[in-house]
Amino acid sequence: MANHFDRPRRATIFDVAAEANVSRGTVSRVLNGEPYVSDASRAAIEQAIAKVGYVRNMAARNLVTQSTRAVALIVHEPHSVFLEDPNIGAILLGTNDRLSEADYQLVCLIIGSDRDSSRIAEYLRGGFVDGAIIVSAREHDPISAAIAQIGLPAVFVGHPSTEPNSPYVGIDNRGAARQITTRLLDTGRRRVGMIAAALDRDSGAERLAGFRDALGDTFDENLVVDFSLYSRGSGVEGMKILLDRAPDIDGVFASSDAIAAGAMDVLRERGRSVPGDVGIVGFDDSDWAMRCQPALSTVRQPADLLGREAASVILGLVNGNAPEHIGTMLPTDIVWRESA
Amino acid sequence: MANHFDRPRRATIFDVAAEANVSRGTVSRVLNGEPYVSDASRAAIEQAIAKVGYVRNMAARNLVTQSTRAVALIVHEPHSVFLEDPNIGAILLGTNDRLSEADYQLVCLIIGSDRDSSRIAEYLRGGFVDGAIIVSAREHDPISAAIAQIGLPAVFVGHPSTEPNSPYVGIDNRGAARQITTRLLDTGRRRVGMIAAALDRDSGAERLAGFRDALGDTFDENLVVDFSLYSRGSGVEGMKILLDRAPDIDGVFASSDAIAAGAMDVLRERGRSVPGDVGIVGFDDSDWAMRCQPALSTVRQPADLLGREAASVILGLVNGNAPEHIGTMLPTDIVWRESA
DNA sequence: TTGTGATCTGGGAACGTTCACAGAATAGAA
DNA sequence: TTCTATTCTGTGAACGTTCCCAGATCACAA
Repeated sequence: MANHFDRPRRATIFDVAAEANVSRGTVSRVLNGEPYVSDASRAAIEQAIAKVGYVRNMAARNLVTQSTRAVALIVHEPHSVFLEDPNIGAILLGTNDRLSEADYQLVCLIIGSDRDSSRIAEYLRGGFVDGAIIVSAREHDPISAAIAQIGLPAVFVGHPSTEPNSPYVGIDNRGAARQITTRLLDTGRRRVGMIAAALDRDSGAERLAGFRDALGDTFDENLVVDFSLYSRGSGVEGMKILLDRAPDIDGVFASSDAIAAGAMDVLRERGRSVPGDVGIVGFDDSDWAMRCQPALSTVRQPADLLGREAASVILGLVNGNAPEHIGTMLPTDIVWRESA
Repeated sequence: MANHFDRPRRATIFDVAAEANVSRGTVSRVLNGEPYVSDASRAAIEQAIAKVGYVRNMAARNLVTQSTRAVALIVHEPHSVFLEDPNIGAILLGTNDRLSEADYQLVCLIIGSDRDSSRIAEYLRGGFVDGAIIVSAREHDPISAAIAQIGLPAVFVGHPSTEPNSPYVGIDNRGAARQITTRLLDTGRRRVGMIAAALDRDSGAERLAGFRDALGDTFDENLVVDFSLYSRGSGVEGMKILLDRAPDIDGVFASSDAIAAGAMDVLRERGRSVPGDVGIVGFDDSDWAMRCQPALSTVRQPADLLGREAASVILGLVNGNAPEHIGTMLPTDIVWRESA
């Protein structure tokens, strides 16, 4: 509470005006780079600003301009995933880059608990940001509702089925999953299972759908296990279950590289060779893929581009340009390495 | 630019007051949970708030209260490190938890390029946050200067030598490095080298100092290599150089677990067994440590607690309580596994 | 009844900007 | 010299709150 006494009063536009012997209007014009300011005034004001150590009070500015030049990136993940997920960091950096180019500030907000949820909704309501990018939204996410309520421009990374009308950027999870599974079949695998995860998210659900597409009639529900997290642990558990259920399994589509890594560890432990006995493919093309032995065949997801693209869309929205199309799908690549 | 037309005018405190037939003063009292409001008024106001869909305008509130209930976490790392560093995520989550408990919002700002630097300084100046936590500051960081200039309460995670008077939380890098190196010696290693990194940061420099402390007279400059990043790549390069310089090397202190992992890969490739031929220890106790084969002996760094503690300090500062001591050192543990 | 303290309410002032408007100064042409 | 267009400057109003003071109402004891 000693704050008021400790910290000196900040200089205001009035102090600058007084120091430079002009009016606050002229100072404001200089501050905003407007024309119609005499060279003499401009010089005097710049000097005065330096002298009194003036810095703009953004709260006051925001109040009248109703804008902040800041955009929120909302990450909704439990702690464990946040640390492990290889895509989040890349999305974040991609977004930051793009916003930076436009001289917008990225503000990253993390929802770890329900408690955070309401505080963040409050923050968004408060007008601290002009728009929001939502990463890894769940179906029926409370934040999505809050954003809709206040009419904040927003874009999703991914395409939650509960937000069919919101702009989004994403990849074709279903198509990519179908492709990589198909090539697993094409290379002769006959008993192919899947370790699925995060079925409450569009990415998880669609990867499963793609897998199903590829298998068609030969799809066997028994060869699918699902977990909540895209983690190595899920892979370990999942592979054990699959081996129990189908000892003759010869192909596995893991919903993420981390899952694949866990699965491969189990296979090695059980004396099955990869890709000899079992072919295995992942998703993400993250660190994990290269560190697996053998290196993992996987789907390359352009996470940084997702971030950039999301940033571009939100910049458009913030400036009042409706996006041409509600969704943008970025292409994925399939990377064949040794594991299948 | 169409914004003004698209979005409906937000309801203000006046709209609520009119709807509830009271004055804005009373509405404000309800909003801030103050006493001395009749039950009737309170009920009417709450109903009115719901009816007109009122949400507080924080810019206006901040303008008069001069506070935001938000704290910035500033991460200054090049992209590659941000993605790889195991500690940053944990610090971030620890901070978020603690701030959340105090009902403060964490705002995470990333400096990836110089361009970001000045924009973030601008953001901090703008009064968007009440305080800042600086992670991984370099010596002579421009952000530190900006913060000092505006007198924003700030705390460092780590203790850059250029900021001797700023509050900080950290670990005893030097002591921990000395300890783990000593035990390497105690277990019979005679030719011990170090793969150092990030010597422009306090953590990197101090780990090297601790290593030196442990070796005393036997310290051999030739057995130290240093890189800019705490990355696996540094470990790979470093180990190759060390093996060239001293084929009889039998112990390595790697400045981070990732470095150790890289080093171990090189040793395996060159047919040296760990810990048989060469003992190796790391620092961090991150994911890498357990995924190495054999599992890595390392220093456990309580990254999440660092975050929590930093948050506690900043909360104190923001509320005007000078910290009892300028620095807080959190204890580290040494974890002995198989690699040494 | 009147007085008194507690409870409740309204409204002026302030926070630090931007914006729009009106008016002053200046330069050049008539 | 006078007029006109351009450049420059000052100022009132507004943005949406909180804070504080003054006054109204109420309950209850004297």
